[in-house]
Amino acid sequence: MSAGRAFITTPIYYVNDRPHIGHTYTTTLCDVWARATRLMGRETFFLTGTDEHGQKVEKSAREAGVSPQKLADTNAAEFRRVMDMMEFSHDDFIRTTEPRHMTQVQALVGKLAELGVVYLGEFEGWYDEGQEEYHTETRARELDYKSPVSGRPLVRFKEQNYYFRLSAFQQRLEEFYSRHPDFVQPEGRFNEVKGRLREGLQDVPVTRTNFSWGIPFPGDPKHVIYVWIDALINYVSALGLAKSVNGAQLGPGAHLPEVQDAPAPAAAELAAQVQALHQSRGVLWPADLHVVGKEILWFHAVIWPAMLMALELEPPRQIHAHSFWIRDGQKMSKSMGNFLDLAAIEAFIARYGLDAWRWYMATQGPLQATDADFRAAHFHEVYTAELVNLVGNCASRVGAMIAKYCDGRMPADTGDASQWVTRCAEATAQWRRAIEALDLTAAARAGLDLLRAVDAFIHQTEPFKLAKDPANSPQVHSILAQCAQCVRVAGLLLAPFLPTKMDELARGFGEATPSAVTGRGCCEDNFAARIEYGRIAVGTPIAKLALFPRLDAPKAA
RNA sequence: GGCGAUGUAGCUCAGCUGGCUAGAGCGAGGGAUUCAUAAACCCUAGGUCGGCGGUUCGAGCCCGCCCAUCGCCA
Repeated sequence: MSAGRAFITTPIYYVNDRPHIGHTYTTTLCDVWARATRLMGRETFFLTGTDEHGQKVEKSAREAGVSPQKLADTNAAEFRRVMDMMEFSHDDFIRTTEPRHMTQVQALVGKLAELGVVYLGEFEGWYDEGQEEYHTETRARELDYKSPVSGRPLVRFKEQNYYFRLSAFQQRLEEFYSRHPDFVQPEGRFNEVKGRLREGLQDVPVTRTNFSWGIPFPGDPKHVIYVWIDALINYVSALGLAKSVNGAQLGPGAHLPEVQDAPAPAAAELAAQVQALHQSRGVLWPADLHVVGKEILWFHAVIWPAMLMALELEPPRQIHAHSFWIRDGQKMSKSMGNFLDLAAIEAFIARYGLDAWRWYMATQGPLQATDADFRAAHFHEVYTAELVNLVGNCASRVGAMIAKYCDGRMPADTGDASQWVTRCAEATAQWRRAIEALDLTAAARAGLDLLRAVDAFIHQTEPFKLAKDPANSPQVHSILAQCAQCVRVAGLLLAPFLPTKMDELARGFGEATPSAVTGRGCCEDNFAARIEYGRIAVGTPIAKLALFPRLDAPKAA
């Protein structure tokens, strides 16, 4: 990880889908990383948004009897609502139907055409309408000419399309990969990509002509830019990066008159808007991290870097491809009716709280190469074992003893706290390394282990027994002071996961200001000092908190 | 079909280049205790380390075959 400003992205979500656990999972991972990175003092830009073009959207809109733009507006608003409900700290929400995005897509694709990296060619093959994916003749035969997902027949196509000369980038990609051994995480996924790369690359179509809901190809508007290319560009269009590409010409930034609902902004206004984005955000490129699901790794790890190389922009620093949630041991699917949809998610949040939901997502999810099982009983166990019994209880017992033996005020430590100074510094170092590697489970563990150490310390020193003799008062005070200092530090480490509850803890343990990590667009200006052991001043009121209520186990399914 | 993984206590997984009676967390059962949200703490798992065969003084860890599950295949 580099110093300076940080940039993390989710994929942009396809508006033809309803929001579900997959969307909230990916976004939660990014949100935890963004909050932790802000806490560490890096100004962090966290981008998410919606992908709104393509045949599927056009078709759904037709069926619903509305314009594609109207459908996109409605569904994008739903995604935004969910993002707000989840209290994500994203700094921008980009939509691919926004003129600021479209004009840059046209500029960049136009530049690729000018460079000859995008060319007009004949396409012959098979198309999966459900997935909006093309298959070669060979592949189609393997699939028995049926969609591997929906099982519906593939559609034969022969048409003129614009192609991206992906085949020309094989060697550059291989070199890039060898120079960046951590480019794709987890490692197993990178190996899959490399293996596939060795089999050779074929050029990929970047336009379609059999529908119109997309961004017109510059100079040849009967072609519409393929939705994947359109979508990938969001990562740089949000930064106004078309301005950085020499010779890229901003396009009209709107749909052609026959499909457009709203008048396009004046060209000058659009140019100014892009210029402003470029000025404030241009330096954010390359992104530190694109977090994606494993199903779209190829686009991010191969096609996207190749496009960027063609434009002489740097590839992102890292792609992290997580796996999927399954439910009760079974794949989630619409046909099974076991999808964890928004209603189910809201039910968990209503019962356990938003922080607990985030905790389960971030610490128990399929961040590595294997899928993770979502079970209500497991959720409850994790909630009880980690949040109620450990985090909540530890804060509670320390607060209670300070209330009882120290009049609710931070006692003086006349003992030797050096072991805790070291312990806290180690926990912080461990946490930092884990966050930087997006190992959220390990980052959380760093905070939890510190609290476990506090519990063990209380067990070992028995301040509640010592307190029976007033002569032991200095010793009791020292023990409790040390506990409180550690609890505060652990709370900060856990804050990116549990922003609301840890804010409550921080304020209960003497932090004057709410935690910076809860806000977007800002960052902690002195992390080293803030995370240091011993920041609670003697005499500070310490609260006895009940952070996570104990709940009855859910009825067995 | 091609390439690559995985299969260890009820669950999730550690087990480095083969070597003492195979481990952790969670769950479950029991105990003791009270500062605390009946929490923290202590004790309790006799699990054919997927199966079979082989190499070795010795294999969960090496080799072969088989079974099962999974990932990637523009």
